[in-house]
Amino acid sequence: MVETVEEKDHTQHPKVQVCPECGSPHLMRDYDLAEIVCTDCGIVVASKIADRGPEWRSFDNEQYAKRTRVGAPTTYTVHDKGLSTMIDWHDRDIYGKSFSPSQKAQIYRLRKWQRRIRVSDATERNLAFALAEITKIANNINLPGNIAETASVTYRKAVKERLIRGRSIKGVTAATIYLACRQCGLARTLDEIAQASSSNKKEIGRSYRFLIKELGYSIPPIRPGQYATKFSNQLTMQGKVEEITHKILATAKEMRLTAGRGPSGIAAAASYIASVLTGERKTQREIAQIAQVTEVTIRNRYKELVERMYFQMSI
DNA sequence: AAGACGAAAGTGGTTGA
DNA sequence: TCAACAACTTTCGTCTT
Repeated sequence: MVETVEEKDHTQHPKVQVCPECGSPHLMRDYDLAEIVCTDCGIVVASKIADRGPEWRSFDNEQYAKRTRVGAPTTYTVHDKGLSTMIDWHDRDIYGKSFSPSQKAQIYRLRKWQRRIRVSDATERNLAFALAEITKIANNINLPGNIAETASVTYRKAVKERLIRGRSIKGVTAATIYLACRQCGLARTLDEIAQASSSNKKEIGRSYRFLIKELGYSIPPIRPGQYATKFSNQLTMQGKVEEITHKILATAKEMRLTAGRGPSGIAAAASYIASVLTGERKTQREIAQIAQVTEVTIRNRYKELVERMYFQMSI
């Protein structure tokens, strides 16, 4: 008997936790003791944690297929978190034998009721519709899966607090998506969300502000750097340009040139400067189009930045 | 000729009484 | 509810490369 040591996959945990005592990110999960321990200061961050991995081991694909007995992971984007039972449409038992007519009739009735129970009351129907909508919008503009998850969680909260009444479901779903983007530091404008959904900007904005107020969220304004990354990607500029852009932005922030100015305008100006400095020149118009600001704004920011940062420009 | 510059008037949203 | 306000946009004529 050969003992095989299996590595537990700790990368499955998406949240990066830090030690509440010393702030160190070096946390170790000890599944034998069911504890999370900080390797820097030794404090036990959490105890009695649940190991979400399987308790069995497999040595090849066939064994894995045999031993595994769960489906997809639970998700917040489906109204019942993907946990409901489905009765399949084959009129056969587990051995593949066909049912008798009376059994068939019974299964048909069961199936019917299963469907009805699954999306039972008005709240559930609301959720089912809204979460489908969230997924749709997120897919429309290629947002990562965690945005849809975050938005879904927010929507569930909103339903629980009875905040949806009197508001359109579509508007609120779009607002939760926008909120999720802001929470995750993804630079997406209301315009982009509005285009991907079927509600207008005004409505989404109203719902967004309402949600923030009622759910007690505090969302920091988007930093210019977040825009800069997006612009660089859309302009297909080299990494070097983006790097310089961020340097410019960092200096600008230190010199308090960013206060009171629209972050997208500043990011656009910084991108422009960086493109000029590296020789990979883009026109103001190109950047203005992508940044959704006018050339004039880019010029104004650009002027301010260059005037004040004249001495730092020897990059 | 394309792009950059800048003045002046216009626009939409926030703030505070 | 409304006016004041700052940031930003639109427009357009002029300058630069």
